[in-house]
Amino acid sequence: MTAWETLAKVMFPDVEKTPDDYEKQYPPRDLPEGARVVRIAPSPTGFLHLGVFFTAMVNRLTADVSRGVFFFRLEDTDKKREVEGGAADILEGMNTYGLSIDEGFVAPGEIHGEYGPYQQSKRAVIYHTYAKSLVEQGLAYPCFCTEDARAAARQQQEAEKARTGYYGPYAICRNLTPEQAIEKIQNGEPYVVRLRAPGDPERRIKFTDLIKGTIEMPENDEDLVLLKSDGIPTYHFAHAVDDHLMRTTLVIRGDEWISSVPKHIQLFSLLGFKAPKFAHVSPIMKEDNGGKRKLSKRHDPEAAMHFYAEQGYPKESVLEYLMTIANSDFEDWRRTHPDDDRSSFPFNLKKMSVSGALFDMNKLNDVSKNVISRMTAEEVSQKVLAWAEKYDSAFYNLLVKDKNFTTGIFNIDRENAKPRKDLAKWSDARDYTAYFFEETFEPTVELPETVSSEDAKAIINAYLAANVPTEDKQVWFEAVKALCPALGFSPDVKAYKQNPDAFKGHVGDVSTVLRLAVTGRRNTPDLCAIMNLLGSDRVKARLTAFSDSLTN
RNA sequence: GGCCCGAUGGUCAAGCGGUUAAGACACCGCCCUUUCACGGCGGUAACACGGGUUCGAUUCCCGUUCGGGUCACCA
Repeated sequence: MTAWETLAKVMFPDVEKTPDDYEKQYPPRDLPEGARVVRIAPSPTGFLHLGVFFTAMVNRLTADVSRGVFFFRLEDTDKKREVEGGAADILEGMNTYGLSIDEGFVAPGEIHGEYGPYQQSKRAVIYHTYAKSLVEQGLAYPCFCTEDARAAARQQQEAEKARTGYYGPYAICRNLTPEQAIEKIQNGEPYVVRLRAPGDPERRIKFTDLIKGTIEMPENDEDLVLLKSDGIPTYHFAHAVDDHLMRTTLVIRGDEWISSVPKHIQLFSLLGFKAPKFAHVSPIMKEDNGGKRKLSKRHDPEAAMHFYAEQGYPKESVLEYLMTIANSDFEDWRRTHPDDDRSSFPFNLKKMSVSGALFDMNKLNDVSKNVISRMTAEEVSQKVLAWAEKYDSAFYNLLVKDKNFTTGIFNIDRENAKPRKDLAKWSDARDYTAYFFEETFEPTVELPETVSSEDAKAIINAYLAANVPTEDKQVWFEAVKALCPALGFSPDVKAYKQNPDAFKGHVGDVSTVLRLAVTGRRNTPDLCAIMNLLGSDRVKARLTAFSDSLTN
């Protein structure tokens, strides 16, 4: 037994298996040619972040176009930052947005697959087995430097204008003999396990990123920490072991990882693993007075997937918008395939942007208006109701009193060939529907400048007297026109424009007075339909009230 | 500061040695129109800068500037 093997035994007395055992336990997957095995591996440190969701979506898409596998692994190795219920929130978010997961955690508390455990906190023995093997080969060693010592060393490096890190002459514990190390361990000194990095920073490593292209970086010579003093692995080590054993073929992750790739490739190689391919996704940015920065979990509400649900953006809208960020030609494709399922879009990693896109709320709204405009009144009504029930109970109580009435509101101008697009999110419906309910109707007494109070009263009286039916828009409007001559208004706008002096105004002014009286607004969808929905009693009451208020 | 990556209108972006430099969002105008919306038509607005290479650079190379990422016992 070599000295290193002895040291390994002292460090990992409980490890019984060998890497070979795990190789056999998790054999290569039997997948068709070209199928990619991808994964999302979030840490449960809070609510589901837009960036994580976006990356997950890109993974899903990549698995789909290659007919591969997309799995979910929980990276719960940082107990300090872990948030209660974080994992469930992430999974629930994925589920509600219809992002299906093939393997690993597929829903809160639901785990499938043969390559588990899919939770790093349950894989300690596996990591230790590989760490032990590294120590046996002299490729890893225990490091007894304290955090204070490390901080002091870093300060000194900074003062010397040297590169910071644990490497070369700064890697003190690297020179400990196995015997010295054993002695310290037996004295109860705490330690971490570090990689004996063989890299030469003068040499360069080249790799191809599926999104960013060919990248060249110095080799890694930093003796990075593999196992923390509590025996839990760092991201780097867990990533190499897990993605190898889970047979990941393509790692798609945020591009904050790109500078660690030399470390990762080195680790894969030292462990005797074939490195996966990499694709680094650019972050979604936000404008911050003049500058750009990553969407921040702490400062930007729109960074949380919850935000979109609270605002009432349909899931479809968020998904469609994210697709345009992923592959910008998605918009063109959507225009030519308005009814196709998103999954038939030819997604390609190569079409992804190399630099981060600014989140564009205008664009989201536009996308969402289009999404909603394609829905039926039934659908809109049901979704607004569901949203209000959760986020606005006062509004919900109004809507739920008469669901047919509510659906009727959203049906106005919706069955046209050119449906309205005034709703971008369900919370917009609050204002959009306000004048349909007595509780939220806000009367106005402001007339257009061109119409006098007397004329307005005359218009309302004439309309009331005529008892105009509201079932048919054409009939209704003809009847309103017929009122015009006696009131001194032109029934025809063109005739009025040709000879404005001959009239007090035109039919548009007449309908504006009626619109104001009935809705309190100058801009509304089809007035006839509104009146029809409101019913003649309420219309009469509002007209009369409006007329009365004009006397004062 | 070291190491990486990037730079086309306000935003997202096509482009890949020769183009009137697409398109979408936003904005503005006109048309349609009982208002609004929808729709149609049109408009404002861009290749960061300096050197090369080339007959010719937005496109290729170098530098500068600017922006972003990263340099933990966090992921």
